[in-house]
Amino acid sequence: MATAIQPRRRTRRPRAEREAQILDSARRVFSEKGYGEATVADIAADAGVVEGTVYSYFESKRALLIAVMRGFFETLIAETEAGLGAVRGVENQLRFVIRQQLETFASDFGLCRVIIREARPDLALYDEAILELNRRYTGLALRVLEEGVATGVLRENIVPSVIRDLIYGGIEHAVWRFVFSEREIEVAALADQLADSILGGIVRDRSSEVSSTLEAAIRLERVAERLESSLERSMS
Amino acid sequence: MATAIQPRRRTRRPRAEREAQILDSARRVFSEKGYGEATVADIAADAGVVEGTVYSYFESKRALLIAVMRGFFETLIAETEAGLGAVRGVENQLRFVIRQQLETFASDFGLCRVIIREARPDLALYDEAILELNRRYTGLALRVLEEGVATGVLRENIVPSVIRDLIYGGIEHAVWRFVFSEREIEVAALADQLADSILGGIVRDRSSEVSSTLEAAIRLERVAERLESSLERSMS
DNA sequence: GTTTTTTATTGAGTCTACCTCAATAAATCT
DNA sequence: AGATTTATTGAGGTAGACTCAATAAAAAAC
Repeated sequence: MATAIQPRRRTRRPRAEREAQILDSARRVFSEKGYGEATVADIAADAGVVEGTVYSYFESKRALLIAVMRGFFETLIAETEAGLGAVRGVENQLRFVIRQQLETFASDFGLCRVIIREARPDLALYDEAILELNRRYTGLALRVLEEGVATGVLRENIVPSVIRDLIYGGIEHAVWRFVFSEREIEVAALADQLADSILGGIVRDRSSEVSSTLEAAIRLERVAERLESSLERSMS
Repeated sequence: MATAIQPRRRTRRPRAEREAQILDSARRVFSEKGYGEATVADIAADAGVVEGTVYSYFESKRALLIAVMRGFFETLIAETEAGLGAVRGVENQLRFVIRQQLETFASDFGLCRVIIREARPDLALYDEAILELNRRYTGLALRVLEEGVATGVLRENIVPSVIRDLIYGGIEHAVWRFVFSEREIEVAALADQLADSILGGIVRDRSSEVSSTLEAAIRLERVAERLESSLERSMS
Protein backbone atom coordinates (compact mmCIF):
# COMPACT_ATOMS: atom_id res chain seq x y z
CA MET A 1 0.00 0.00 0.00
CA ALA A 2 1.39 3.37 -0.99
CA THR A 3 -0.88 5.29 1.37
CA ALA A 4 0.14 3.51 4.55
CA ILE A 5 -0.01 5.64 7.68
CA GLN A 6 3.21 7.63 7.80
CA PRO A 7 5.17 6.37 10.76
CA ARG A 8 6.39 9.19 12.99
CA ARG A 9 9.65 10.44 11.57
CA ARG A 10 12.44 10.02 13.99
CA THR A 11 14.30 13.21 14.77
CA ARG A 12 17.11 13.59 17.21
CA ARG A 13 17.20 16.79 19.18
CA PRO A 14 19.74 18.23 21.60
CA ARG A 15 19.14 16.78 25.03
CA ALA A 16 18.32 20.07 26.68
CA GLU A 17 15.77 21.01 24.06
CA ARG A 18 13.87 17.74 24.21
CA GLU A 19 13.93 17.76 28.00
CA ALA A 20 12.39 21.22 28.05
CA GLN A 21 9.78 20.09 25.53
CA ILE A 22 8.76 17.10 27.64
CA LEU A 23 8.71 19.21 30.80
CA ASP A 24 6.47 21.72 29.13
CA SER A 25 4.06 19.03 28.01
CA ALA A 26 4.07 17.52 31.47
CA ARG A 27 3.18 20.85 33.02
CA ARG A 28 0.31 21.33 30.61
CA VAL A 29 -1.06 17.80 30.95
CA PHE A 30 -0.76 17.67 34.76
CA SER A 31 -2.40 21.04 34.95
CA GLU A 32 -5.34 19.98 32.81
CA LYS A 33 -5.96 16.44 34.02
CA GLY A 34 -4.35 16.30 37.44
CA TYR A 35 -1.56 13.92 38.39
CA GLY A 36 -3.60 10.79 38.83
CA GLU A 37 -5.60 11.13 35.64
CA ALA A 38 -2.68 12.12 33.46
CA THR A 39 -0.83 9.21 31.89
CA VAL A 40 2.77 9.21 30.79
CA ALA A 41 1.46 8.27 27.34
CA ASP A 42 -0.56 11.52 27.32
CA ILE A 43 2.51 13.55 28.08
CA ALA A 44 4.58 11.73 25.48
CA ALA A 45 1.89 12.28 22.84
CA ASP A 46 1.69 15.97 23.68
CA ALA A 47 5.45 16.25 23.30
CA GLY A 48 5.37 14.29 20.05
CA VAL A 49 7.48 11.43 21.31
CA VAL A 50 6.87 7.91 22.46
CA GLU A 51 6.47 6.76 26.06
CA GLY A 52 9.92 5.24 26.34
CA THR A 53 11.54 8.54 25.39
CA VAL A 54 10.06 10.22 28.43
CA TYR A 55 11.74 7.65 30.63
CA SER A 56 15.13 8.34 29.08
CA TYR A 57 14.83 11.92 30.38
CA PHE A 58 12.97 11.43 33.66
CA GLU A 59 13.24 8.50 36.00
CA SER A 60 9.55 8.25 36.73
CA LYS A 61 6.21 10.01 36.48
CA ARG A 62 6.84 11.28 39.99
CA ALA A 63 10.22 12.74 39.02
CA LEU A 64 8.51 14.53 36.19
CA LEU A 65 6.09 16.08 38.65
CA ILE A 66 8.93 17.16 40.90
CA ALA A 67 10.68 18.86 37.99
CA VAL A 68 7.47 20.70 37.09
CA MET A 69 7.04 21.81 40.70
CA ARG A 70 10.59 23.02 40.91
CA GLY A 71 10.07 25.29 37.91
CA PHE A 72 6.84 26.61 39.39
CA PHE A 73 8.38 27.46 42.75
CA GLU A 74 11.48 29.02 41.30
CA THR A 75 9.60 31.65 39.30
CA LEU A 76 7.17 32.22 42.17
CA ILE A 77 9.98 32.86 44.61
CA ALA A 78 11.79 35.19 42.24
CA GLU A 79 8.64 37.22 41.56
CA THR A 80 7.71 37.45 45.22
CA GLU A 81 11.19 38.48 46.27
CA ALA A 82 11.27 41.19 43.63
CA GLY A 83 7.84 42.46 44.62
CA LEU A 84 8.62 42.53 48.35
CA GLY A 85 11.67 44.64 47.67
CA ALA A 86 9.46 47.31 46.16
CA VAL A 87 6.97 47.57 49.02
CA ARG A 88 7.62 49.48 52.25
CA GLY A 89 6.11 48.70 55.61
CA VAL A 90 5.23 45.39 57.22
CA GLU A 91 1.48 45.75 56.79
CA ASN A 92 1.77 46.49 53.10
CA GLN A 93 4.26 43.71 52.58
CA LEU A 94 1.86 41.22 54.11
CA ARG A 95 -0.93 42.54 51.93
CA PHE A 96 1.36 42.12 48.94
CA VAL A 97 2.21 38.52 49.80
CA ILE A 98 -1.45 37.64 50.21
CA ARG A 99 -2.44 39.22 46.96
CA GLN A 100 0.47 37.72 45.06
CA GLN A 101 -0.44 34.25 46.27
CA LEU A 102 -4.07 34.72 45.34
CA GLU A 103 -3.11 35.87 41.87
CA THR A 104 -0.90 32.86 41.38
CA PHE A 105 -3.77 30.60 42.38
CA ALA A 106 -6.18 32.33 40.10
CA SER A 107 -3.93 32.36 37.06
CA ASP A 108 -2.49 28.84 37.34
CA PHE A 109 -5.12 27.01 39.27
CA GLY A 110 -4.74 23.61 37.63
CA LEU A 111 -1.11 23.35 38.58
CA CYS A 112 -1.65 24.75 42.06
CA ARG A 113 -4.25 22.11 42.69
CA VAL A 114 -1.89 19.35 41.63
CA ILE A 115 0.95 20.68 43.75
CA ILE A 116 -1.20 21.01 46.83
CA ARG A 117 -2.71 17.61 46.43
CA GLU A 118 0.47 15.75 45.63
CA ALA A 119 3.21 17.61 47.38
CA ARG A 120 1.90 18.51 50.79
CA PRO A 121 0.58 15.19 52.00
CA ASP A 122 3.49 13.21 50.59
CA LEU A 123 6.34 13.19 53.05
CA ALA A 124 8.64 11.23 50.77
CA LEU A 125 8.23 13.73 47.99
CA TYR A 126 8.87 16.59 50.33
CA ASP A 127 12.05 15.13 51.64
CA GLU A 128 13.26 14.58 48.16
CA ALA A 129 13.12 17.99 46.62
CA ILE A 130 10.24 20.33 47.24
CA LEU A 131 10.51 20.89 50.98
CA GLU A 132 13.43 23.28 50.60
CA LEU A 133 11.71 25.34 47.89
CA ASN A 134 8.49 25.57 49.83
CA ARG A 135 10.42 26.58 52.92
CA ARG A 136 12.18 29.30 50.97
CA TYR A 137 8.91 30.56 49.58
CA THR A 138 6.88 30.72 52.76
CA GLY A 139 10.04 31.91 54.50
CA LEU A 140 9.60 35.22 52.70
CA ALA A 141 6.37 35.89 54.56
CA LEU A 142 7.90 34.59 57.75
CA ARG A 143 10.70 37.14 57.61
CA VAL A 144 8.21 39.97 57.11
CA LEU A 145 6.33 38.81 60.19
CA GLU A 146 9.49 38.56 62.26
CA GLU A 147 10.51 42.04 61.21
CA GLY A 148 7.06 43.26 62.19
CA VAL A 149 7.49 41.86 65.68
CA ALA A 150 11.02 43.26 65.96
CA THR A 151 9.99 46.76 64.95
CA GLY A 152 6.93 46.72 67.17
CA VAL A 153 4.36 47.02 64.40
CA LEU A 154 3.04 43.58 65.31
CA ARG A 155 2.23 42.23 68.75
CA GLU A 156 5.23 40.70 70.43
CA ASN A 157 3.33 37.64 71.62
CA ILE A 158 2.32 36.30 68.20
CA VAL A 159 4.02 33.21 66.79
CA PRO A 160 5.18 34.10 63.27
CA SER A 161 5.10 30.53 61.95
CA VAL A 162 1.51 30.15 63.10
CA ILE A 163 0.53 33.37 61.37
CA ARG A 164 2.20 32.19 58.20
CA ASP A 165 0.12 29.01 58.36
CA LEU A 166 -2.97 31.10 58.90
CA ILE A 167 -2.17 33.17 55.81
CA TYR A 168 -1.39 30.36 53.41
CA GLY A 169 -3.96 27.96 54.80
CA GLY A 170 -6.64 30.61 54.71
CA ILE A 171 -5.86 31.51 51.13
CA GLU A 172 -5.96 27.89 50.08
CA HIS A 173 -9.33 27.20 51.61
CA ALA A 174 -10.82 30.43 50.40
CA VAL A 175 -9.71 29.68 46.85
CA TRP A 176 -11.29 26.26 46.99
CA ARG A 177 -14.53 27.79 48.09
CA PHE A 178 -14.51 29.83 44.92
CA VAL A 179 -13.67 26.85 42.78
CA PHE A 180 -16.56 24.83 44.13
CA SER A 181 -18.97 27.67 43.66
CA GLU A 182 -17.72 27.84 40.08
CA ARG A 183 -17.20 31.57 40.19
CA GLU A 184 -14.18 33.54 39.12
CA ILE A 185 -11.88 34.31 42.02
CA GLU A 186 -12.27 37.95 42.99
CA VAL A 187 -8.65 38.48 43.82
CA ALA A 188 -8.76 42.08 45.01
CA ALA A 189 -11.78 41.74 47.30
CA LEU A 190 -10.70 38.43 48.77
CA ALA A 191 -7.17 39.69 49.39
CA ASP A 192 -8.52 42.64 51.35
CA GLN A 193 -10.91 40.52 53.36
CA LEU A 194 -8.16 38.10 54.31
CA ALA A 195 -5.61 40.79 55.07
CA ASP A 196 -8.01 42.88 57.13
CA SER A 197 -9.09 39.90 59.19
CA ILE A 198 -5.58 38.66 59.83
CA LEU A 199 -4.15 42.07 60.63
CA GLY A 200 -7.01 43.42 62.69
CA GLY A 201 -8.69 40.32 64.10
CA ILE A 202 -12.39 39.71 64.24
CA VAL A 203 -13.57 40.78 67.69
CA ARG A 204 -15.04 44.20 67.81
CA ASP A 205 -12.66 46.87 69.02
CA ARG A 206 -12.93 47.44 72.72
CA SER A 207 -15.54 50.13 72.73
CA SER A 208 -14.10 51.12 76.10
CA GLU A 209 -11.13 52.45 74.18
CA VAL A 210 -13.35 54.83 72.30
CA SER A 211 -15.22 55.94 75.39
CA SER A 212 -11.97 56.34 77.26
CA THR A 213 -10.86 58.82 74.63
CA LEU A 214 -14.16 60.55 75.14
CA GLU A 215 -13.70 60.32 78.84
CA ALA A 216 -10.33 62.01 78.49
CA ALA A 217 -11.94 64.86 76.59
CA ILE A 218 -14.60 65.27 79.25
CA ARG A 219 -12.00 65.44 81.96
CA LEU A 220 -10.17 68.12 79.99
CA GLU A 221 -13.37 70.12 79.80
CA ARG A 222 -13.65 69.93 83.58
CA VAL A 223 -10.06 71.10 83.85
CA ALA A 224 -10.94 74.10 81.73
CA GLU A 225 -14.01 74.80 83.86
CA ARG A 226 -12.01 74.64 87.04
CA LEU A 227 -9.39 76.96 85.65
CA GLU A 228 -12.11 79.36 84.56
CA SER A 229 -13.79 79.44 87.94
CA SER A 230 -10.43 79.74 89.68
CA LEU A 231 -9.61 82.71 87.55
CA GLU A 232 -13.04 84.27 88.15
CA ARG A 233 -12.66 83.80 91.89
CA SER A 234 -9.23 85.40 91.82
CA MET A 235 -10.68 88.32 89.88
CA SER A 236 -13.42 89.04 92.24
CA MET B 1 -0.35 -34.63 50.25
CA ALA B 2 -2.34 -34.74 53.41
CA THR B 3 -0.69 -31.64 54.87
CA ALA B 4 -1.58 -29.33 52.01
CA ILE B 5 -2.03 -25.69 52.98
CA GLN B 6 -5.44 -25.33 54.48
CA PRO B 7 -7.54 -23.30 52.08
CA ARG B 8 -9.34 -20.45 53.79
CA ARG B 9 -12.54 -21.81 55.22
CA ARG B 10 -15.50 -20.17 53.65
CA THR B 11 -17.85 -18.62 56.14
CA ARG B 12 -20.98 -16.72 55.28
CA ARG B 13 -21.78 -13.77 57.47
CA PRO B 14 -24.78 -11.48 57.66
CA ARG B 15 -24.39 -8.72 55.04
CA ALA B 16 -24.28 -5.89 57.54
CA GLU B 17 -21.62 -7.55 59.65
CA ARG B 18 -19.27 -8.27 56.78
CA GLU B 19 -19.75 -4.81 55.37
CA ALA B 20 -18.78 -3.28 58.69
CA GLN B 21 -15.78 -5.57 58.85
CA ILE B 22 -14.54 -4.53 55.40
CA LEU B 23 -15.19 -0.87 56.15
CA ASP B 24 -13.22 -1.15 59.34
CA SER B 25 -10.29 -2.72 57.53
CA ALA B 26 -10.46 -0.07 54.83
CA ARG B 27 -10.28 2.66 57.41
CA ARG B 28 -7.28 1.09 59.05
CA VAL B 29 -5.40 0.39 55.82
CA PHE B 30 -6.13 3.79 54.25
CA SER B 31 -5.09 5.45 57.45
CA GLU B 32 -1.79 3.59 57.58
CA LYS B 33 -0.76 3.55 53.94
CA GLY B 34 -2.70 6.38 52.35
CA TYR B 35 -5.18 5.93 49.53
CA GLY B 36 -2.72 5.58 46.68
CA GLU B 37 -0.45 3.08 48.40
CA ALA B 38 -3.22 0.97 49.84
CA THR B 39 -4.40 -1.82 47.57
CA VAL B 40 -7.78 -3.46 47.59
CA ALA B 41 -5.95 -6.73 48.14
CA ASP B 42 -4.48 -5.26 51.36
CA ILE B 43 -7.90 -4.35 52.61
CA ALA B 44 -9.34 -7.73 51.69
CA ALA B 45 -6.49 -9.52 53.46
CA ASP B 46 -6.99 -7.39 56.58
CA ALA B 47 -10.66 -8.28 56.59
CA GLY B 48 -9.89 -11.94 56.01
CA VAL B 49 -11.69 -12.17 52.69
CA VAL B 50 -10.68 -12.27 49.08
CA GLU B 51 -10.52 -9.29 46.72
CA GLY B 52 -13.70 -10.15 44.86
CA THR B 53 -15.68 -10.11 48.09
CA VAL B 54 -14.84 -6.48 48.65
CA TYR B 55 -16.36 -5.66 45.29
CA SER B 56 -19.60 -7.39 46.14
CA TYR B 57 -20.01 -4.87 48.99
CA PHE B 58 -18.48 -1.73 47.49
CA GLU B 59 -18.55 -0.68 43.86
CA SER B 60 -14.97 0.51 43.74
CA LYS B 61 -11.95 1.46 45.80
CA ARG B 62 -13.17 5.04 45.59
CA ALA B 63 -16.61 4.12 46.92
CA LEU B 64 -14.89 2.43 49.84
CA LEU B 65 -13.05 5.65 50.59
CA ILE B 66 -16.25 7.63 50.43
CA ALA B 67 -17.91 5.28 52.89
CA VAL B 68 -14.97 5.64 55.28
CA MET B 69 -15.14 9.41 54.99
CA ARG B 70 -18.83 9.44 55.65
CA GLY B 71 -18.34 7.58 58.90
CA PHE B 72 -15.56 9.96 59.91
CA PHE B 73 -17.60 13.08 59.27
CA GLU B 74 -20.72 11.79 60.91
CA THR B 75 -19.09 11.20 64.27
CA LEU B 76 -17.13 14.43 64.00
CA ILE B 77 -20.28 16.44 63.35
CA ALA B 78 -22.15 14.78 66.19
CA GLU B 79 -19.33 15.42 68.65
CA THR B 80 -18.87 19.02 67.61
CA GLU B 81 -22.59 19.75 67.78
CA ALA B 82 -22.80 18.29 71.23
CA GLY B 83 -19.77 20.22 72.41
CA LEU B 84 -20.97 23.52 71.00
CA GLY B 85 -24.25 23.14 72.85
CA ALA B 86 -22.35 23.07 76.12
CA VAL B 87 -20.28 26.20 75.56
CA ARG B 88 -21.59 29.75 76.05
CA GLY B 89 -20.38 32.80 74.23
CA VAL B 90 -19.15 33.26 70.67
CA GLU B 91 -15.48 33.60 71.57
CA ASN B 92 -15.45 30.44 73.61
CA GLN B 93 -17.38 28.56 70.96
CA LEU B 94 -14.78 29.49 68.37
CA ARG B 95 -12.03 28.41 70.73
CA PHE B 96 -13.84 25.14 71.20
CA VAL B 97 -14.18 24.51 67.47
CA ILE B 98 -10.49 25.19 66.91
CA ARG B 99 -9.42 22.92 69.71
CA GLN B 100 -11.80 20.16 68.71
CA GLN B 101 -10.48 20.19 65.15
CA LEU B 102 -6.88 20.10 66.35
CA GLU B 103 -7.63 17.19 68.60
CA THR B 104 -9.24 15.28 65.77
CA PHE B 105 -6.17 15.87 63.63
CA ALA B 106 -3.82 14.80 66.36
CA SER B 107 -5.69 11.65 67.26
CA ASP B 108 -6.56 10.43 63.75
CA PHE B 109 -3.90 11.99 61.63
CA GLY B 110 -3.53 9.23 59.07
CA LEU B 111 -7.16 9.37 58.09
CA CYS B 112 -7.26 13.17 58.13
CA ARG B 113 -4.37 13.26 55.72
CA VAL B 114 -6.11 10.89 53.34
CA ILE B 115 -9.36 12.83 53.46
CA ILE B 116 -7.66 16.16 52.83
CA ARG B 117 -5.57 14.81 50.03
CA GLU B 118 -8.28 12.87 48.27
CA ALA B 119 -11.48 14.68 49.01
CA ARG B 120 -10.75 18.36 48.70
CA PRO B 121 -9.04 18.54 45.34
CA ASP B 122 -11.37 16.06 43.72
CA LEU B 123 -14.46 17.83 42.48
CA ALA B 124 -16.12 14.66 41.26
CA LEU B 125 -15.84 13.06 44.65
CA TYR B 126 -17.19 16.12 46.34
CA ASP B 127 -20.23 16.26 44.15
CA GLU B 128 -20.92 12.67 44.84
CA ALA B 129 -21.14 12.48 48.57
CA ILE B 130 -18.79 14.37 50.80
CA LEU B 131 -19.58 17.95 49.88
CA GLU B 132 -22.76 17.94 51.91
CA LEU B 133 -21.10 16.49 55.01
CA ASN B 134 -18.20 18.89 54.84
CA ARG B 135 -20.61 21.76 54.41
CA ARG B 136 -22.56 20.65 57.44
CA TYR B 137 -19.40 20.36 59.49
CA THR B 138 -17.80 23.67 58.64
CA GLY B 139 -21.29 25.18 58.74
CA LEU B 140 -21.21 24.75 62.51
CA ALA B 141 -18.37 27.25 62.79
CA LEU B 142 -20.01 29.47 60.22
CA ARG B 143 -23.14 29.78 62.31
CA VAL B 144 -21.14 30.73 65.37
CA LEU B 145 -19.44 33.47 63.36
CA GLU B 146 -22.74 34.75 62.02
CA GLU B 147 -24.18 34.84 65.49
CA GLY B 148 -21.13 36.76 66.64
CA VAL B 149 -21.73 39.39 64.01
CA ALA B 150 -25.44 39.55 64.77
CA THR B 151 -24.91 40.03 68.49
CA GLY B 152 -22.15 42.56 67.97
CA VAL B 153 -19.38 40.55 69.58
CA LEU B 154 -17.59 40.40 66.23
CA ARG B 155 -16.95 43.22 63.79
CA GLU B 156 -19.84 43.73 61.41
CA ASN B 157 -17.59 44.08 58.37
CA ILE B 158 -16.00 40.61 58.53
CA VAL B 159 -17.00 37.94 56.01
CA PRO B 160 -17.88 34.84 58.02
CA SER B 161 -17.06 32.39 55.23
CA VAL B 162 -13.60 33.90 54.85
CA ILE B 163 -12.99 33.60 58.58
CA ARG B 164 -14.08 30.00 58.48
CA ASP B 165 -11.52 29.36 55.74
CA LEU B 166 -8.91 31.10 57.83
CA ILE B 167 -9.70 28.88 60.78
CA TYR B 168 -9.72 25.53 59.01
CA GLY B 169 -6.96 26.40 56.56
CA GLY B 170 -4.75 27.70 59.33
CA ILE B 171 -5.27 24.59 61.42
CA GLU B 172 -4.47 22.35 58.49
CA HIS B 173 -1.21 24.08 57.65
CA ALA B 174 -0.15 24.36 61.24
CA VAL B 175 -0.71 20.66 61.76
CA TRP B 176 1.38 19.83 58.72
CA ARG B 177 4.19 21.92 60.08
CA PHE B 178 4.19 19.72 63.15
CA VAL B 179 4.08 16.56 61.11
CA PHE B 180 7.10 17.54 59.05
CA SER B 181 9.06 18.53 62.09
CA GLU B 182 8.19 15.08 63.49
CA ARG B 183 7.09 16.46 66.81
CA GLU B 184 3.94 15.65 68.70
CA ILE B 185 1.21 18.19 68.07
CA GLU B 186 0.89 20.44 71.10
CA VAL B 187 -2.83 20.80 70.89
CA ALA B 188 -3.47 23.18 73.75
CA ALA B 189 -0.72 25.67 72.94
CA LEU B 190 -1.40 25.68 69.22
CA ALA B 191 -5.14 26.10 69.75
CA ASP B 192 -4.53 29.17 71.89
CA GLN B 193 -2.07 30.68 69.45
CA LEU B 194 -4.46 30.24 66.56
CA ALA B 195 -7.50 31.45 68.45
CA ASP B 196 -5.73 34.49 69.90
CA SER B 197 -4.42 35.51 66.49
CA ILE B 198 -7.73 35.08 64.72
CA LEU B 199 -9.78 36.76 67.39
CA GLY B 200 -7.45 39.64 68.20
CA GLY B 201 -5.45 40.10 65.01
CA ILE B 202 -1.74 40.63 64.81
CA VAL B 203 -1.16 44.37 64.67
CA ARG B 204 -0.33 45.93 67.98
CA ASP B 205 -3.37 47.22 69.81
CA ARG B 206 -4.03 50.92 69.58
CA SER B 207 -5.27 50.57 73.14
CA SER B 208 -1.84 51.71 74.28
CA GLU B 209 -2.38 54.89 72.33
CA VAL B 210 -5.80 55.25 73.83
CA SER B 211 -4.61 54.74 77.36
CA SER B 212 -1.85 57.25 76.74
CA THR B 213 -4.56 59.69 75.68
CA LEU B 214 -6.25 59.09 79.00
CA GLU B 215 -2.96 59.35 80.79
CA ALA B 216 -2.34 62.68 79.12
CA ALA B 217 -5.68 63.93 80.37
CA ILE B 218 -4.92 62.81 83.89
CA ARG B 219 -1.60 64.66 83.78
CA LEU B 220 -3.42 67.73 82.60
CA GLU B 221 -5.76 67.44 85.57
CA ARG B 222 -2.73 67.52 87.81
CA VAL B 223 -1.50 70.57 85.95
CA ALA B 224 -4.86 72.19 86.62
CA GLU B 225 -4.61 71.34 90.28
CA ARG B 226 -1.17 72.89 90.46
CA LEU B 227 -2.43 75.96 88.68
CA GLU B 228 -5.36 76.17 91.10
CA SER B 229 -3.13 76.00 94.12
CA SER B 230 -0.75 78.47 92.52
CA LEU B 231 -3.59 80.87 91.97
CA GLU B 232 -4.96 80.37 95.46
CA ARG B 233 -1.52 80.93 96.95
CA SER B 234 -1.07 84.08 94.92
CA MET B 235 -4.46 85.30 96.17
CA SER B 236 -3.73 84.84 99.79
C1' DG C 1 32.01 11.72 0.18
C1' DT C 2 32.08 7.38 2.62
C1' DT C 3 32.52 4.67 6.75
C1' DT C 4 32.45 4.23 11.64
C1' DT C 5 30.92 5.49 16.11
C1' DT C 6 27.76 7.26 19.22
C1' DT C 7 23.48 7.60 21.39
C1' DA C 8 18.62 9.42 21.08
C1' DT C 9 14.57 7.11 20.01
C1' DT C 10 11.63 3.48 19.54
C1' DG C 11 7.90 0.00 20.52
C1' DA C 12 7.24 -4.44 22.10
C1' DG C 13 6.88 -6.53 26.45
C1' DT C 14 6.60 -6.96 31.89
C1' DC C 15 4.34 -6.12 36.03
C1' DT C 16 1.12 -4.48 39.29
C1' DA C 17 -3.33 -3.27 40.82
C1' DC C 18 -8.26 -2.32 39.86
C1' DC C 19 -12.16 -4.62 38.58
C1' DT C 20 -15.49 -8.59 36.45
C1' DC C 21 -17.86 -12.84 36.41
C1' DA C 22 -19.10 -17.67 36.19
C1' DA C 23 -18.57 -21.36 39.44
C1' DT C 24 -18.96 -22.90 44.18
C1' DA C 25 -20.57 -23.99 48.66
C1' DA C 26 -22.49 -22.23 53.15
C1' DA C 27 -26.65 -21.05 55.23
C1' DT C 28 -31.61 -21.13 55.07
C1' DC C 29 -36.08 -22.77 53.73
C1' DT C 30 -39.40 -26.42 52.63
C1' DA D 1 -32.93 -34.59 53.64
C1' DG D 2 -33.31 -32.03 49.57
C1' DA D 3 -34.01 -27.62 47.28
C1' DT D 4 -33.03 -22.84 47.07
C1' DT D 5 -30.66 -18.76 47.77
C1' DT D 6 -26.80 -15.93 47.60
C1' DA D 7 -22.26 -14.86 49.86
C1' DT D 8 -17.84 -16.02 48.50
C1' DT D 9 -14.40 -17.31 45.59
C1' DG D 10 -10.36 -17.10 42.37
C1' DA D 11 -9.23 -17.10 37.76
C1' DG D 12 -8.99 -13.81 34.24
C1' DG D 13 -9.34 -8.86 31.71
C1' DT D 14 -7.52 -4.31 31.32
C1' DA D 15 -4.93 -0.05 31.99
C1' DG D 16 -1.07 2.24 32.84
C1' DA D 17 3.79 2.68 34.89
C1' DC D 18 8.09 1.24 33.67
C1' DT D 19 12.20 -1.67 31.05
C1' DC D 20 15.23 -2.87 27.40
C1' DA D 21 17.24 -4.64 23.22
C1' DA D 22 17.00 -3.07 18.57
C1' DT D 23 17.18 0.81 15.42
C1' DA D 24 18.50 4.76 12.89
C1' DA D 25 19.78 9.71 13.06
C1' DA D 26 23.51 12.63 13.87
C1' DA D 27 28.43 13.31 14.60
C1' DA D 28 33.13 11.92 14.07
C1' DA D 29 36.75 9.80 11.61
C1' DC D 30 38.88 8.78 7.50
